[in-house]
Amino acid sequence: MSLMVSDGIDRLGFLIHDVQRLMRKRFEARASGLGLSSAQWRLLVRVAKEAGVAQARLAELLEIEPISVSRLVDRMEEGGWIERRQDATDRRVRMIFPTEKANAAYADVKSLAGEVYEESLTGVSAEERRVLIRVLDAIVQNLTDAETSLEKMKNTEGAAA
Amino acid sequence: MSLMVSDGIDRLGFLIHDVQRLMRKRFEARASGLGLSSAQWRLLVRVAKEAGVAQARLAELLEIEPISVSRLVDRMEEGGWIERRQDATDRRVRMIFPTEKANAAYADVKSLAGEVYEESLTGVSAEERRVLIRVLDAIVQNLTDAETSLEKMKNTEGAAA
DNA sequence: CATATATAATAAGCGTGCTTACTATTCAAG
DNA sequence: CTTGAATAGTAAGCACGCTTATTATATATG
Repeated sequence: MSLMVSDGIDRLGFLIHDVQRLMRKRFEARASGLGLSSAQWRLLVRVAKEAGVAQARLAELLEIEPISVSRLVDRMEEGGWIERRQDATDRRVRMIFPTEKANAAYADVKSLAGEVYEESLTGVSAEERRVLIRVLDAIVQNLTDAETSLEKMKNTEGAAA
Repeated sequence: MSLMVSDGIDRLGFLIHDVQRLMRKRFEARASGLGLSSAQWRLLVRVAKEAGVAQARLAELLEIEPISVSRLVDRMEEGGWIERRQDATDRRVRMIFPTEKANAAYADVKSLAGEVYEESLTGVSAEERRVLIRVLDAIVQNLTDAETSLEKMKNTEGAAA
């Protein structure tokens, strides 16, 4: 056991952090001409797939807090990427729509993201890529399950009896 | 080609982002009792290995900007984790030392990080773990090389002739 | 020595996440 | 209908990253 000095797992957190930062920087360097940050791009992908989505639903989808969506949407509205509209039946709700500018940029930025992924994975085999995606999905599952387990117990307590 | 709908690579950026965020949240939830954030923990690891390191060197090691180190060190000094000392021979330099409090917490937080990694990798085989680390290292290489290539050219231009 | 350049650290201000607290609105219960 | 809880969105203020600019010090060059 003590001989298993360096399987590298002890660097997992640092590695993930570095990869995330480098990929974000690379993406933003390429997309900077457009004025879209990676956070804004993530939101735009959701809105493109589900035009008219409410901010609260966006917060769920993006797994960030509603207040973070609120300010992100502020800046994206200023940037002309999205549009807030009132919901006719619930005046609390702001529905989010992509603008023409956003729709026009969508394909471009998507292929740009693909380029960053390919650049990242230079020299990585198809099999290794499959393992990578599978393991990252597993990590998300593991951490999401455990994170929400207490909350789920609270929400369903007494209801399952 | 058009049948290769879902190898998942198109989600790579989103996946990495999610994994980084979830692991950081999990770590900080566990370490919150100590008052150490994950950024502070990263810095502390470096300082523990290299007591007396200058801030500028820390910025290189952590691959963040000197100003980011400056403010991180501000908060960590307030928190009693590290100490700034003058360099006797160069009055521009601030040498960073871990405090006793930091040394005492080091082993605890290290094993805590290990727990988060194991939790993340539940159900992931040893072989998959090896591939994961290998591929993440490769991505860092790919993006670091390309990122600095222009800079390197600039720094060495005319010197290699 | 004097001047120019380079380096170490910091200041100011921004983006994106957070927590906590608030307003406006809707819905459920009496 | 009225009261109270839940929900949608926002405000304020913090952490941590960034860019750009400034100060202090060191070093190289005329």
